[in-house]
Amino acid sequence: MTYGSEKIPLHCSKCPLRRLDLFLPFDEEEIKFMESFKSGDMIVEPGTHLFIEGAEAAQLYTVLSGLGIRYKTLENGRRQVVNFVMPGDFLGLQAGVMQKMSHSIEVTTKMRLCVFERSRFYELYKNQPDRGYSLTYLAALEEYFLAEALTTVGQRGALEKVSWGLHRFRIRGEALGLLKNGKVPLPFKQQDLADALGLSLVHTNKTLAKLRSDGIANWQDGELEVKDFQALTKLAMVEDFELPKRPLI
Amino acid sequence: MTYGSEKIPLHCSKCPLRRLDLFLPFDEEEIKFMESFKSGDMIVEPGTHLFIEGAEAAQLYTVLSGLGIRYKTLENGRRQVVNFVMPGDFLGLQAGVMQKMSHSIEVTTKMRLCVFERSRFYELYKNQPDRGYSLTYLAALEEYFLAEALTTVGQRGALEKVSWGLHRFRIRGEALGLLKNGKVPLPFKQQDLADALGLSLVHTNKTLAKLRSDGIANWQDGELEVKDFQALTKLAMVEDFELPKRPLI
DNA sequence: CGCCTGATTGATAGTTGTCAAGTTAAGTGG
DNA sequence: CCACTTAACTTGACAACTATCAATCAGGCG
Repeated sequence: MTYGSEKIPLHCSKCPLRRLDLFLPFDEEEIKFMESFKSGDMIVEPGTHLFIEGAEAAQLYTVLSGLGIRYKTLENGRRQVVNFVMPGDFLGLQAGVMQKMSHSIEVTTKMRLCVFERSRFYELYKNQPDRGYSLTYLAALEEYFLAEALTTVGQRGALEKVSWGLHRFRIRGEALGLLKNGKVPLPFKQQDLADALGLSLVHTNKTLAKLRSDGIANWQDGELEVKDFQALTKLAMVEDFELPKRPLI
Repeated sequence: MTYGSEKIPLHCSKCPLRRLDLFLPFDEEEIKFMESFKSGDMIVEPGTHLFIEGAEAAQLYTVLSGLGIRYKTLENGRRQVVNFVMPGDFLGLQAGVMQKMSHSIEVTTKMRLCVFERSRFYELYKNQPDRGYSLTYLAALEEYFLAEALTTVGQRGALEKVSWGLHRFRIRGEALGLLKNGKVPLPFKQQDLADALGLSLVHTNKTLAKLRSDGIANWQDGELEVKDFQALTKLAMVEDFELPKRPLI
Protein backbone atom coordinates (compact mmCIF):
# COMPACT_ATOMS: atom_id res chain seq x y z
CA MET A 1 0.00 0.00 0.00
CA THR A 2 1.66 3.16 -1.17
CA TYR A 3 -1.57 5.06 -1.32
CA GLY A 4 -0.30 7.66 1.04
CA SER A 5 -2.63 6.05 3.50
CA GLU A 6 -2.52 6.62 7.22
CA LYS A 7 -4.18 5.15 10.27
CA ILE A 8 -6.99 6.98 11.88
CA PRO A 9 -8.77 4.82 14.37
CA LEU A 10 -12.47 5.56 14.52
CA HIS A 11 -14.90 3.45 16.43
CA CYS A 12 -18.06 2.56 14.51
CA SER A 13 -20.23 3.81 17.35
CA LYS A 14 -18.76 7.26 16.78
CA CYS A 15 -19.19 7.18 13.02
CA PRO A 16 -20.64 10.57 12.06
CA LEU A 17 -22.66 9.09 9.24
CA ARG A 18 -24.91 7.24 11.66
CA ARG A 19 -26.54 10.45 12.73
CA LEU A 20 -27.87 11.15 9.28
CA ASP A 21 -31.48 10.46 8.55
CA LEU A 22 -30.49 8.94 5.26
CA PHE A 23 -29.22 5.80 6.92
CA LEU A 24 -31.21 3.06 8.54
CA PRO A 25 -30.69 2.71 12.28
CA PHE A 26 -28.20 0.29 13.81
CA ASP A 27 -28.57 -1.61 17.04
CA GLU A 28 -25.80 -2.14 19.60
CA GLU A 29 -25.03 -5.67 18.58
CA GLU A 30 -24.65 -4.75 14.94
CA ILE A 31 -22.26 -1.96 15.76
CA LYS A 32 -20.24 -4.32 17.87
CA PHE A 33 -20.05 -6.85 15.10
CA MET A 34 -19.10 -4.31 12.47
CA GLU A 35 -16.40 -2.98 14.72
CA SER A 36 -14.88 -6.44 14.86
CA PHE A 37 -15.40 -7.00 11.18
CA LYS A 38 -13.68 -3.82 10.19
CA SER A 39 -9.97 -4.16 9.58
CA GLY A 40 -8.98 -0.50 9.68
CA ASP A 41 -9.33 3.03 8.40
CA MET A 42 -7.61 4.59 5.46
CA ILE A 43 -7.21 7.94 3.82
CA VAL A 44 -6.56 8.16 0.11
CA GLU A 45 -5.59 11.07 -2.07
CA PRO A 46 -7.35 12.36 -5.20
CA GLY A 47 -6.43 10.38 -8.31
CA THR A 48 -6.18 7.06 -6.48
CA HIS A 49 -7.87 4.07 -8.08
CA LEU A 50 -9.57 1.95 -5.45
CA PHE A 51 -10.65 -0.66 -7.99
CA ILE A 52 -9.73 -1.43 -11.54
CA GLU A 53 -12.25 -2.89 -13.95
CA GLY A 54 -11.74 -6.62 -14.29
CA ALA A 55 -9.32 -6.95 -11.38
CA GLU A 56 -9.89 -8.86 -8.18
CA ALA A 57 -9.88 -7.02 -4.89
CA ALA A 58 -8.73 -8.05 -1.44
CA GLN A 59 -10.37 -5.17 0.38
CA LEU A 60 -13.83 -3.71 0.46
CA TYR A 61 -14.68 -0.26 1.75
CA THR A 62 -17.30 1.98 3.19
CA VAL A 63 -16.85 5.63 2.31
CA LEU A 64 -16.78 7.87 5.37
CA SER A 65 -16.07 11.12 3.55
CA GLY A 66 -14.91 12.29 0.16
CA LEU A 67 -16.16 11.80 -3.36
CA GLY A 68 -15.28 9.58 -6.29
CA ILE A 69 -16.38 8.16 -9.60
CA ARG A 70 -17.37 4.70 -10.80
CA TYR A 71 -16.72 4.25 -14.49
CA LYS A 72 -16.27 1.80 -17.32
CA THR A 73 -14.09 2.27 -20.36
CA LEU A 74 -14.60 1.04 -23.92
CA GLU A 75 -12.14 -0.20 -26.50
CA ASN A 76 -12.57 3.06 -28.39
CA GLY A 77 -11.38 5.05 -25.40
CA ARG A 78 -14.75 6.47 -24.43
CA ARG A 79 -15.75 6.37 -20.80
CA GLN A 80 -19.10 5.88 -19.10
CA VAL A 81 -19.43 7.23 -15.60
CA VAL A 82 -21.72 4.71 -13.99
CA ASN A 83 -22.30 6.54 -10.74
CA PHE A 84 -20.79 9.05 -8.39
CA VAL A 85 -19.36 7.76 -5.13
CA MET A 86 -20.46 9.54 -1.97
CA PRO A 87 -20.18 9.02 1.79
CA GLY A 88 -22.03 5.95 3.00
CA ASP A 89 -21.44 4.05 -0.22
CA PHE A 90 -20.16 0.51 0.08
CA LEU A 91 -17.45 -0.21 -2.47
CA GLY A 92 -16.54 -3.59 -3.85
CA LEU A 93 -19.73 -5.54 -3.36
CA GLN A 94 -19.30 -7.04 -6.81
CA ALA A 95 -15.79 -8.17 -5.97
CA GLY A 96 -17.25 -9.62 -2.79
CA VAL A 97 -19.65 -12.01 -4.48
CA MET A 98 -18.35 -12.31 -8.03
CA GLN A 99 -14.68 -12.66 -8.80
CA LYS A 100 -14.04 -9.21 -10.15
CA MET A 101 -15.30 -5.69 -10.47
CA SER A 102 -17.15 -4.63 -13.59
CA HIS A 103 -16.04 -1.05 -13.25
CA SER A 104 -13.22 1.07 -11.90
CA ILE A 105 -13.44 3.48 -9.00
CA GLU A 106 -11.37 6.63 -8.90
CA VAL A 107 -11.09 8.98 -5.97
CA THR A 108 -11.90 12.61 -6.75
CA THR A 109 -11.39 14.31 -3.39
CA LYS A 110 -9.41 13.15 -0.39
CA MET A 111 -11.34 10.19 0.89
CA ARG A 112 -11.66 8.52 4.25
CA LEU A 113 -12.53 4.85 4.13
CA CYS A 114 -13.48 2.06 6.46
CA VAL A 115 -11.68 -1.12 5.34
CA PHE A 116 -12.92 -4.73 5.34
CA GLU A 117 -11.26 -7.93 4.25
CA ARG A 118 -12.89 -9.69 1.36
CA SER A 119 -11.78 -13.02 2.77
CA ARG A 120 -14.17 -12.54 5.66
CA PHE A 121 -17.04 -11.46 3.48
CA TYR A 122 -19.00 -14.66 3.83
CA GLU A 123 -18.97 -14.36 7.62
CA LEU A 124 -21.55 -11.66 7.28
CA TYR A 125 -24.04 -14.10 5.87
CA LYS A 126 -23.12 -16.90 8.21
CA ASN A 127 -23.04 -15.00 11.49
CA GLN A 128 -25.10 -11.89 10.90
CA PRO A 129 -28.07 -12.58 8.65
CA ASP A 130 -29.22 -8.99 9.06
CA ARG A 131 -25.97 -7.74 7.63
CA GLY A 132 -26.22 -10.12 4.72
CA TYR A 133 -29.70 -8.88 4.11
CA SER A 134 -28.40 -5.32 4.19
CA LEU A 135 -25.85 -6.16 1.54
CA THR A 136 -28.55 -7.44 -0.76
CA TYR A 137 -30.45 -4.28 0.02
CA LEU A 138 -27.51 -2.18 -1.04
CA ALA A 139 -27.07 -4.16 -4.22
CA ALA A 140 -30.75 -3.73 -5.01
CA LEU A 141 -30.38 -0.01 -4.39
CA GLU A 142 -27.52 0.19 -6.83
CA GLU A 143 -29.66 -1.61 -9.34
CA TYR A 144 -32.36 0.95 -8.73
CA PHE A 145 -30.04 3.90 -9.27
CA LEU A 146 -28.54 2.35 -12.35
CA ALA A 147 -31.96 1.75 -13.86
CA GLU A 148 -32.77 5.41 -13.28
CA ALA A 149 -29.55 6.50 -14.92
CA LEU A 150 -30.16 4.17 -17.82
CA THR A 151 -33.61 5.64 -18.30
CA THR A 152 -32.17 9.12 -18.25
CA VAL A 153 -29.42 8.41 -20.71
CA GLY A 154 -31.74 6.47 -22.98
CA GLN A 155 -34.87 8.57 -22.97
CA ARG A 156 -34.20 12.13 -21.90
CA GLY A 157 -32.92 15.02 -24.00
CA ALA A 158 -29.80 17.00 -23.15
CA LEU A 159 -31.43 19.69 -21.06
CA GLU A 160 -33.39 17.09 -19.16
CA LYS A 161 -30.32 14.97 -18.63
CA VAL A 162 -28.27 17.77 -17.17
CA SER A 163 -31.19 18.88 -15.04
CA TRP A 164 -31.61 15.34 -13.80
CA GLY A 165 -27.93 15.13 -12.94
CA LEU A 166 -27.91 18.37 -10.99
CA HIS A 167 -31.16 17.48 -9.25
CA ARG A 168 -29.62 14.21 -8.20
CA PHE A 169 -26.51 15.92 -6.84
CA ARG A 170 -28.56 18.40 -4.92
CA ILE A 171 -30.74 15.72 -3.34
CA ARG A 172 -27.85 13.45 -2.41
CA GLY A 173 -25.77 16.30 -1.11
CA GLU A 174 -28.61 17.54 1.02
CA ALA A 175 -29.30 14.09 2.43
CA LEU A 176 -25.66 13.93 3.49
CA GLY A 177 -25.93 17.21 5.32
CA LEU A 178 -23.67 19.00 2.87
CA LEU A 179 -26.15 21.74 1.98
CA LYS A 180 -24.93 25.12 3.18
CA ASN A 181 -26.25 28.53 2.15
CA GLY A 182 -28.23 26.89 -0.62
CA LYS A 183 -25.12 25.27 -2.03
CA VAL A 184 -23.75 21.74 -2.10
CA PRO A 185 -20.14 20.92 -2.89
CA LEU A 186 -19.71 19.48 -6.38
CA PRO A 187 -16.01 19.15 -7.11
CA PHE A 188 -16.34 17.10 -10.28
CA LYS A 189 -15.41 18.20 -13.76
CA GLN A 190 -17.92 18.98 -16.47
CA GLN A 191 -16.35 16.12 -18.36
CA ASP A 192 -17.38 13.76 -15.58
CA LEU A 193 -21.00 14.79 -15.80
CA ALA A 194 -20.84 14.60 -19.60
CA ASP A 195 -19.51 11.05 -19.38
CA ALA A 196 -22.25 10.14 -16.95
CA LEU A 197 -25.00 11.44 -19.20
CA GLY A 198 -23.69 10.30 -22.55
CA LEU A 199 -23.25 13.86 -23.80
CA SER A 200 -20.26 15.62 -25.25
CA LEU A 201 -18.33 17.98 -23.03
CA VAL A 202 -19.17 20.97 -25.20
CA HIS A 203 -22.87 20.31 -25.24
CA THR A 204 -22.89 19.70 -21.51
CA ASN A 205 -21.16 23.01 -21.01
CA LYS A 206 -23.68 24.85 -23.16
CA THR A 207 -26.57 23.20 -21.41
CA LEU A 208 -25.17 24.20 -18.03
CA ALA A 209 -24.83 27.73 -19.37
CA LYS A 210 -28.49 27.70 -20.29
CA LEU A 211 -29.58 26.54 -16.85
CA ARG A 212 -27.44 29.30 -15.41
CA SER A 213 -28.77 32.08 -17.62
CA ASP A 214 -32.32 30.88 -17.02
CA GLY A 215 -31.73 31.32 -13.32
CA ILE A 216 -32.35 27.67 -12.51
CA ALA A 217 -29.02 26.32 -11.33
CA ASN A 218 -25.49 27.49 -10.96
CA TRP A 219 -22.56 25.09 -10.91
CA GLN A 220 -19.27 26.90 -10.54
CA ASP A 221 -16.07 26.66 -8.59
CA GLY A 222 -16.93 23.19 -7.35
CA GLU A 223 -20.24 24.23 -5.86
CA LEU A 224 -23.77 23.72 -7.05
CA GLU A 225 -26.43 26.26 -6.24
CA VAL A 226 -29.97 25.43 -7.24
CA LYS A 227 -31.86 28.68 -7.61
CA ASP A 228 -35.19 27.34 -8.78
CA PHE A 229 -35.63 23.86 -7.44
CA GLN A 230 -39.15 23.50 -8.75
CA ALA A 231 -38.13 24.38 -12.29
CA LEU A 232 -35.19 21.99 -12.06
CA THR A 233 -37.43 19.22 -10.85
CA LYS A 234 -39.83 19.82 -13.68
CA LEU A 235 -37.11 19.81 -16.30
CA ALA A 236 -35.63 16.65 -14.83
CA MET A 237 -39.07 15.01 -14.86
CA VAL A 238 -38.74 13.66 -11.35
CA GLU A 239 -41.77 15.22 -9.72
CA ASP A 240 -42.22 12.82 -6.85
CA PHE A 241 -38.68 11.67 -6.22
CA GLU A 242 -37.67 10.53 -2.76
CA LEU A 243 -34.19 9.32 -1.97
CA PRO A 244 -34.61 5.91 -0.36
CA LYS A 245 -33.01 5.30 3.02
CA ARG A 246 -30.15 2.85 3.00
CA PRO A 247 -28.25 0.58 5.32
CA LEU A 248 -24.73 1.43 6.33
CA ILE A 249 -22.08 -1.28 6.26
CA MET B 1 -55.43 -14.24 -9.50
CA THR B 2 -57.22 -14.15 -12.81
CA TYR B 3 -54.04 -14.44 -14.78
CA GLY B 4 -55.27 -17.52 -16.50
CA SER B 5 -52.82 -19.30 -14.31
CA GLU B 6 -52.85 -23.01 -13.72
CA LYS B 7 -51.11 -25.44 -11.43
CA ILE B 8 -48.29 -27.54 -12.69
CA PRO B 9 -46.37 -29.22 -9.91
CA LEU B 10 -42.69 -29.53 -10.66
CA HIS B 11 -40.17 -30.69 -8.13
CA CYS B 12 -37.04 -28.54 -7.90
CA SER B 13 -34.82 -31.57 -8.30
CA LYS B 14 -36.35 -32.11 -11.73
CA CYS B 15 -36.02 -28.49 -12.80
CA PRO B 16 -34.67 -28.58 -16.36
CA LEU B 17 -32.70 -25.39 -15.83
CA ARG B 18 -30.34 -27.09 -13.40
CA ARG B 19 -28.75 -29.05 -16.18
CA LEU B 20 -27.51 -25.95 -17.93
CA ASP B 21 -23.90 -24.99 -17.56
CA LEU B 22 -24.95 -21.39 -17.08
CA PHE B 23 -26.13 -22.05 -13.56
CA LEU B 24 -24.04 -22.74 -10.50
CA PRO B 25 -24.47 -26.23 -9.03
CA PHE B 26 -26.87 -26.98 -6.21
CA ASP B 27 -26.39 -29.48 -3.41
CA GLU B 28 -29.06 -31.82 -2.07
CA GLU B 29 -29.83 -29.80 0.99
CA GLU B 30 -30.32 -26.63 -0.97
CA ILE B 31 -32.74 -28.28 -3.32
CA LYS B 32 -34.65 -29.63 -0.38
CA PHE B 33 -34.89 -26.23 1.19
CA MET B 34 -35.94 -24.49 -2.00
CA GLU B 35 -38.61 -27.09 -2.55
CA SER B 36 -40.05 -26.22 0.84
CA PHE B 37 -39.63 -22.53 0.25
CA LYS B 38 -41.43 -22.56 -3.05
CA SER B 39 -45.15 -21.96 -2.81
CA GLY B 40 -46.19 -23.16 -6.25
CA ASP B 41 -45.94 -23.00 -10.01
CA MET B 42 -47.78 -20.70 -12.33
CA ILE B 43 -48.25 -20.15 -16.02
CA VAL B 44 -49.01 -16.69 -17.33
CA GLU B 45 -50.08 -15.51 -20.75
CA PRO B 46 -48.41 -12.86 -22.93
CA GLY B 47 -49.38 -9.35 -21.98
CA THR B 48 -49.53 -10.08 -18.26
CA HIS B 49 -47.80 -7.63 -15.92
CA LEU B 50 -45.99 -9.47 -13.16
CA PHE B 51 -44.93 -6.25 -11.44
CA ILE B 52 -45.92 -2.64 -11.76
CA GLU B 53 -43.43 0.15 -11.14
CA GLY B 54 -43.89 1.58 -7.68
CA ALA B 55 -46.23 -1.12 -6.44
CA GLU B 56 -45.55 -3.60 -3.66
CA ALA B 57 -45.52 -7.28 -4.44
CA ALA B 58 -46.57 -10.30 -2.38
CA GLN B 59 -44.95 -12.87 -4.63
CA LEU B 60 -41.52 -13.33 -6.06
CA TYR B 61 -40.69 -15.57 -8.99
CA THR B 62 -38.08 -17.57 -10.77
CA VAL B 63 -38.61 -17.84 -14.50
CA LEU B 64 -38.64 -21.44 -15.72
CA SER B 65 -39.45 -20.71 -19.33
CA GLY B 66 -40.73 -17.84 -21.44
CA LEU B 67 -39.54 -14.30 -22.06
CA GLY B 68 -40.44 -10.87 -20.80
CA ILE B 69 -39.40 -7.27 -20.47
CA ARG B 70 -38.37 -5.07 -17.56
CA TYR B 71 -39.10 -1.42 -18.23
CA LYS B 72 -39.58 2.00 -16.73
CA THR B 73 -41.85 4.73 -18.03
CA LEU B 74 -41.40 8.49 -17.94
CA GLU B 75 -43.90 11.28 -17.47
CA ASN B 76 -43.57 12.13 -21.15
CA GLY B 77 -44.71 8.67 -22.13
CA ARG B 78 -41.36 7.35 -23.27
CA ARG B 79 -40.26 3.94 -22.12
CA GLN B 80 -36.86 2.53 -21.22
CA VAL B 81 -36.47 -1.20 -21.48
CA VAL B 82 -34.10 -1.95 -18.64
CA ASN B 83 -33.48 -5.59 -19.41
CA PHE B 84 -34.97 -8.61 -21.08
CA VAL B 85 -36.29 -11.35 -18.82
CA MET B 86 -35.16 -14.88 -19.60
CA PRO B 87 -35.35 -18.32 -17.97
CA GLY B 88 -33.41 -18.51 -14.72
CA ASP B 89 -34.05 -14.87 -13.86
CA PHE B 90 -35.27 -14.12 -10.36
CA LEU B 91 -38.02 -11.52 -10.38
CA GLY B 92 -38.91 -9.22 -7.54
CA LEU B 93 -35.68 -9.02 -5.61
CA GLN B 94 -36.16 -5.29 -5.22
CA ALA B 95 -39.63 -5.81 -3.80
CA GLY B 96 -38.07 -8.38 -1.49
CA VAL B 97 -35.67 -6.01 0.21
CA MET B 98 -37.03 -2.55 -0.52
CA GLN B 99 -40.71 -1.76 -0.34
CA LYS B 100 -41.46 -1.54 -4.02
CA MET B 101 -40.26 -2.28 -7.51
CA SER B 102 -38.51 0.41 -9.49
CA HIS B 103 -39.67 -1.02 -12.78
CA SER B 104 -42.50 -2.99 -14.34
CA ILE B 105 -42.24 -6.47 -15.77
CA GLU B 106 -44.36 -7.56 -18.68
CA VAL B 107 -44.62 -11.07 -20.03
CA THR B 108 -43.88 -11.40 -23.77
CA THR B 109 -44.35 -15.12 -24.37
CA LYS B 110 -46.24 -17.66 -22.31
CA MET B 111 -44.22 -17.96 -19.15
CA ARG B 112 -43.80 -20.67 -16.55
CA LEU B 113 -42.86 -19.42 -13.10
CA CYS B 114 -41.82 -20.79 -9.77
CA VAL B 115 -43.59 -18.80 -7.03
CA PHE B 116 -42.29 -17.69 -3.62
CA GLU B 117 -43.90 -15.70 -0.87
CA ARG B 118 -42.34 -12.38 -0.09
CA SER B 119 -43.33 -12.75 3.54
CA ARG B 120 -40.89 -15.62 3.90
CA PHE B 121 -38.09 -13.80 2.15
CA TYR B 122 -36.08 -13.14 5.26
CA GLU B 123 -36.02 -16.83 6.12
CA LEU B 124 -33.49 -17.28 3.39
CA TYR B 125 -31.00 -15.15 5.23
CA LYS B 126 -31.82 -16.54 8.63
CA ASN B 127 -31.85 -20.23 7.81
CA GLN B 128 -29.86 -20.59 4.62
CA PRO B 129 -26.93 -18.18 4.52
CA ASP B 130 -25.84 -19.64 1.21
CA ARG B 131 -29.14 -18.73 -0.36
CA GLY B 132 -28.93 -15.22 1.03
CA TYR B 133 -25.48 -14.96 -0.41
CA SER B 134 -26.83 -16.13 -3.76
CA LEU B 135 -29.42 -13.39 -3.71
CA THR B 136 -26.76 -10.77 -3.22
CA TYR B 137 -24.90 -12.44 -6.03
CA LEU B 138 -27.91 -12.11 -8.30
CA ALA B 139 -28.38 -8.49 -7.36
CA ALA B 140 -24.73 -7.79 -8.09
CA LEU B 141 -25.14 -9.52 -11.44
CA GLU B 142 -28.07 -7.30 -12.30
CA GLU B 143 -25.96 -4.33 -11.39
CA TYR B 144 -23.29 -5.64 -13.71
CA PHE B 145 -25.66 -6.04 -16.64
CA LEU B 146 -27.22 -2.67 -16.05
CA ALA B 147 -23.83 -1.00 -16.02
CA GLU B 148 -23.06 -2.63 -19.34
CA ALA B 149 -26.33 -1.46 -20.80
CA LEU B 150 -25.75 2.04 -19.47
CA THR B 151 -22.34 2.10 -21.11
CA THR B 152 -23.83 0.97 -24.37
CA VAL B 153 -26.64 3.49 -24.37
CA GLY B 154 -24.34 6.27 -23.24
CA GLN B 155 -21.25 5.69 -25.32
CA ARG B 156 -21.92 3.58 -28.38
CA GLY B 157 -23.31 4.69 -31.75
CA ALA B 158 -26.47 3.27 -33.29
CA LEU B 159 -24.83 0.48 -35.28
CA GLU B 160 -22.78 -0.52 -32.28
CA LYS B 161 -25.81 -0.44 -30.02
CA VAL B 162 -27.87 -2.70 -32.20
CA SER B 163 -24.91 -5.03 -32.70
CA TRP B 164 -24.41 -5.14 -28.97
CA GLY B 165 -28.06 -5.96 -28.42
CA LEU B 166 -28.08 -8.79 -30.92
CA HIS B 167 -24.79 -10.12 -29.61
CA ARG B 168 -26.23 -10.18 -26.14
CA PHE B 169 -29.33 -12.05 -27.31
CA ARG B 170 -27.27 -14.58 -29.15
CA ILE B 171 -25.03 -15.24 -26.15
CA ARG B 172 -27.85 -15.51 -23.64
CA GLY B 173 -29.96 -17.65 -25.93
CA GLU B 174 -27.07 -19.99 -26.53
CA ALA B 175 -26.30 -20.30 -22.83
CA LEU B 176 -29.91 -21.32 -22.27
CA GLY B 177 -29.64 -24.06 -24.86
CA LEU B 178 -31.97 -22.29 -27.27
CA LEU B 179 -29.56 -22.23 -30.21
CA LYS B 180 -30.81 -24.42 -33.05
CA ASN B 181 -29.57 -24.42 -36.64
CA GLY B 182 -27.64 -21.27 -35.94
CA LYS B 183 -30.76 -19.48 -34.76
CA VAL B 184 -32.07 -18.38 -31.38
CA PRO B 185 -35.69 -17.43 -30.74
CA LEU B 186 -36.19 -13.67 -30.40
CA PRO B 187 -39.90 -12.95 -30.20
CA PHE B 188 -39.60 -9.31 -29.20
CA LYS B 189 -40.65 -6.33 -31.26
CA GLN B 190 -38.22 -3.93 -32.88
CA GLN B 191 -39.77 -1.30 -30.68
CA ASP B 192 -38.63 -3.23 -27.63
CA LEU B 193 -35.04 -3.25 -28.78
CA ALA B 194 -35.29 0.41 -29.73
CA ASP B 195 -36.56 1.26 -26.24
CA ALA B 196 -33.74 -0.74 -24.72
CA LEU B 197 -31.06 1.06 -26.69
CA GLY B 198 -32.43 4.58 -26.57
CA LEU B 199 -32.95 4.69 -30.31
CA SER B 200 -36.03 5.50 -32.36
CA LEU B 201 -37.94 2.65 -33.90
CA VAL B 202 -37.23 3.86 -37.42
CA HIS B 203 -33.53 4.16 -36.90
CA THR B 204 -33.39 0.77 -35.22
CA ASN B 205 -35.17 -0.72 -38.17
CA LYS B 206 -32.75 0.84 -40.62
CA THR B 207 -29.77 -0.31 -38.60
CA LEU B 208 -31.12 -3.85 -38.52
CA ALA B 209 -31.54 -3.64 -42.29
CA LYS B 210 -27.90 -2.68 -42.61
CA LEU B 211 -26.73 -5.61 -40.51
CA ARG B 212 -28.89 -7.84 -42.66
CA SER B 213 -27.66 -6.53 -46.00
CA ASP B 214 -24.07 -6.68 -44.76
CA GLY B 215 -24.57 -10.37 -44.08
CA ILE B 216 -23.86 -10.04 -40.37
CA ALA B 217 -27.13 -10.83 -38.64
CA ASN B 218 -30.68 -11.58 -39.57
CA TRP B 219 -33.57 -10.98 -37.20
CA GLN B 220 -36.87 -11.94 -38.73
CA ASP B 221 -40.03 -13.80 -37.81
CA GLY B 222 -39.06 -13.93 -34.17
CA GLU B 223 -35.73 -15.60 -34.79
CA LEU B 224 -32.21 -14.25 -34.75
CA GLU B 225 -29.59 -15.74 -37.01
CA VAL B 226 -26.06 -14.46 -36.58
CA LYS B 227 -24.24 -15.04 -39.86
CA ASP B 228 -20.93 -13.45 -39.00
CA PHE B 229 -20.38 -13.67 -35.29
CA GLN B 230 -16.89 -12.25 -35.43
CA ALA B 231 -18.02 -9.17 -37.30
CA LEU B 232 -20.90 -8.71 -34.90
CA THR B 233 -18.58 -9.01 -31.93
CA LYS B 234 -16.27 -6.45 -33.42
CA LEU B 235 -19.05 -3.99 -34.12
CA ALA B 236 -20.43 -4.46 -30.63
CA MET B 237 -16.97 -3.89 -29.14
CA VAL B 238 -17.21 -6.84 -26.79
CA GLU B 239 -14.15 -8.81 -27.85
CA ASP B 240 -13.59 -10.82 -24.71
CA PHE B 241 -17.09 -11.13 -23.34
CA GLU B 242 -18.00 -14.12 -21.18
CA LEU B 243 -21.43 -14.56 -19.71
CA PRO B 244 -20.93 -15.08 -15.97
CA LYS B 245 -22.44 -18.14 -14.35
CA ARG B 246 -25.24 -17.44 -11.94
CA PRO B 247 -27.05 -19.00 -9.02
CA LEU B 248 -30.57 -20.27 -9.46
CA ILE B 249 -33.19 -19.45 -6.84
C1' DC C 1 6.05 34.92 -16.86
C1' DG C 2 4.96 30.64 -19.25
C1' DC C 3 2.58 26.34 -18.95
C1' DC C 4 -1.29 23.43 -18.09
C1' DT C 5 -5.95 22.14 -17.03
C1' DG C 6 -10.65 23.17 -17.19
C1' DA C 7 -14.27 26.12 -18.82
C1' DT C 8 -16.43 28.77 -22.57
C1' DT C 9 -18.05 30.08 -27.14
C1' DG C 10 -18.93 30.13 -32.22
C1' DA C 11 -19.07 27.71 -36.63
C1' DT C 12 -19.93 23.55 -39.02
C1' DA C 13 -20.87 18.66 -39.84
C1' DG C 14 -23.30 14.40 -38.88
C1' DT C 15 -25.98 11.21 -36.67
C1' DT C 16 -30.40 10.28 -35.29
C1' DG C 17 -35.33 11.61 -34.75
C1' DT C 18 -39.74 12.72 -36.72
C1' DC C 19 -43.25 12.51 -40.40
C1' DA C 20 -45.69 10.19 -43.67
C1' DA C 21 -46.88 6.63 -46.61
C1' DG C 22 -46.72 1.94 -48.05
C1' DT C 23 -46.10 -3.07 -47.34
C1' DT C 24 -46.91 -7.51 -45.28
C1' DA C 25 -49.12 -10.85 -42.42
C1' DA C 26 -52.56 -12.23 -39.49
C1' DG C 27 -56.97 -11.90 -37.73
C1' DT C 28 -62.15 -10.83 -37.73
C1' DG C 29 -66.82 -10.70 -39.13
C1' DG C 30 -70.32 -10.90 -42.64
C1' DC D 1 -64.51 -17.38 -48.60
C1' DC D 2 -63.62 -12.66 -48.99
C1' DA D 3 -63.51 -7.69 -47.64
C1' DC D 4 -61.96 -5.15 -43.77
C1' DT D 5 -58.95 -4.03 -39.88
C1' DT D 6 -54.98 -3.95 -37.25
C1' DA D 7 -50.15 -4.58 -35.66
C1' DA D 8 -45.56 -4.81 -37.01
C1' DC D 9 -42.22 -3.78 -40.18
C1' DT D 10 -40.15 -0.81 -44.26
C1' DT D 11 -38.63 3.08 -46.72
C1' DG D 12 -37.69 7.87 -48.20
C1' DA D 13 -37.55 12.82 -47.23
C1' DC D 14 -36.65 16.26 -44.06
C1' DA D 15 -35.78 18.49 -39.58
C1' DA D 16 -33.48 18.67 -35.25
C1' DC D 17 -30.43 17.82 -31.87
C1' DT D 18 -25.90 16.87 -30.57
C1' DA D 19 -21.01 16.08 -31.81
C1' DT D 20 -16.83 17.75 -33.50
C1' DC D 21 -13.51 21.26 -34.55
C1' DA D 22 -11.12 25.32 -33.33
C1' DA D 23 -10.13 29.31 -30.65
C1' DT D 24 -10.12 31.83 -26.66
C1' DC D 25 -10.35 32.64 -21.75
C1' DA D 26 -9.42 32.10 -16.67
C1' DG D 27 -7.07 30.35 -12.80
C1' DG D 28 -3.30 27.68 -10.46
C1' DC D 29 1.45 26.69 -10.11
C1' DG D 30 6.46 26.30 -10.71
